[in-house]
Amino acid sequence: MREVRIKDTLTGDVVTVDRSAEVGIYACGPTVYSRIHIGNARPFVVFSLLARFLRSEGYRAKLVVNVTDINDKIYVAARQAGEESAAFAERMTRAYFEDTERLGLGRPDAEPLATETISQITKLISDLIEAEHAYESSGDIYFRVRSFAAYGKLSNRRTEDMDQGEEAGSASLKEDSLDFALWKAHKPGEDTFWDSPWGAGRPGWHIECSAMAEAELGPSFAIHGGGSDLVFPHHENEIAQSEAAGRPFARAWMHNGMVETDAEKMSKSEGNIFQLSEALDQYGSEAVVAYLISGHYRQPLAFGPQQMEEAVAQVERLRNFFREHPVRGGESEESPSELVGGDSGEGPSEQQRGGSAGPSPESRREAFRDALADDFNTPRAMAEAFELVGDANRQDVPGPQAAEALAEMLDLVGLGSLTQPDQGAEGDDEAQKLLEKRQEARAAKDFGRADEIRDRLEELGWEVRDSAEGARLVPKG
RNA sequence: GGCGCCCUGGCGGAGUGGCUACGCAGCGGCCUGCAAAGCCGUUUACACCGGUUCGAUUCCGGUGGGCGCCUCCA
Repeated sequence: MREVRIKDTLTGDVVTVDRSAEVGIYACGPTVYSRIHIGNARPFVVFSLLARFLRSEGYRAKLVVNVTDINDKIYVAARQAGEESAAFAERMTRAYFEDTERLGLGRPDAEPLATETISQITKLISDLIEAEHAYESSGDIYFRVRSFAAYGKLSNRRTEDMDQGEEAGSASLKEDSLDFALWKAHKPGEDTFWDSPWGAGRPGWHIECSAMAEAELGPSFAIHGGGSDLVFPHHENEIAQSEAAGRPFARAWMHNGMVETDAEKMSKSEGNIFQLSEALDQYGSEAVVAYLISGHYRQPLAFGPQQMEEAVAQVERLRNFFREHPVRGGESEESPSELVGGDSGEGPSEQQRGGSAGPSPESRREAFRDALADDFNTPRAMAEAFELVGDANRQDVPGPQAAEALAEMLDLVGLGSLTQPDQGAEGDDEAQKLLEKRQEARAAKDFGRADEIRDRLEELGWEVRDSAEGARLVPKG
């Protein structure tokens, strides 16, 4: 039952999460005009894990991650794909669900679609018009920015300083160049649109989040999250729309840093993207998650093959630990790791080995949770996890206790699957037989034969690891 | 130009006014029939210049460099 603190972008202060009420978290999800990339996955992972951690500390958390499936770019991309925009958006939304599902973190509690929130959107716009914070102009509806005195408070800008760079010559429908669209009148060629009190059209970019957040979490909620590139104008405009309509909005803001390649933000427009699905194929879900939590969420995170391979190596180190110290988990009740040959039954048992030269596994686990409670410091938390692995590997602490503590830690950050490595390793009868034969050859000091068998096993995809207690098969990475 | 962030060892990446982050990679060693796994050791890390301080990588000021947003963007 820790006090969880986060840094609030709005005030710049570290604030305590209120545990007396439901912790509503709204995180901006993707605009589905293409498959998502690694950078898009960062907020999904960060906020999913934050909600998981809060729950484990006794908070009631509700995580909402929306899908923006109405957008100019969707029309364009659909046209290029030769598809109707609604069908295209649906296809991309499905792909987004599939891609994020593979991360193995479960689903957010709610995943609203903009297209399913139209009535709440038009209601909100009507209220803004009534309050004279918005106006109609040739079928478009605009938000009257200067009518909302607090405009700029999130991104720390003053309306006086804002760039007035409206394209000269274009006859604007706006009263003021700072104003932004809440509703856009239907244009020829746009094949998805809705009826509204102001005629056919579609919502502008920011309004859907104001509407979805309120629909799922009510008018005032604990945390609004998203990428740091959304601070302005997207989140600033969300605040304006909701608060001008008399609805209190998010009480705190969290922004994750960008994933970058060569010190440049990964973005679809830069063309330096690496798709999430590709990363999952190539490196596995655990490595992708491990990578995304390898840096503090607020900082930028370097991306590249080397970083991903490091994540693979980290994850392998954790798996190796659980190969030596199996824990029960999930539905599997049998021992997940089986040794062949060796002096089984002899030698010190897990419980007997291990002194107490280092901090206890329990204190490591507490330090891990402390790090997460301190503005969700995942890298500091993971350092504790690796310290514990080291403690246990050199037998400074009892293995079973370490395994239990480490399993809890990894579960918290979505890496629980590492505690059950090599599922089905015993299912390969041919490999098991070969392994026994090799052990016989080794016992007879026929190392030529033993190595032949090892090569054969390698061809079958198995790596042989010998130890004093026997030999083990591990899937080749 | 405005607002904000950053500059840590070969790489990634935490953190702190004085005590080994952690991971990866390299090198040497231990263990092993060999290997893998694991363990041990290892390459004077905190951009630069001032200031505060008994002491600064950590606080303050300046210089240089990089990034994000100000237009679509997680």
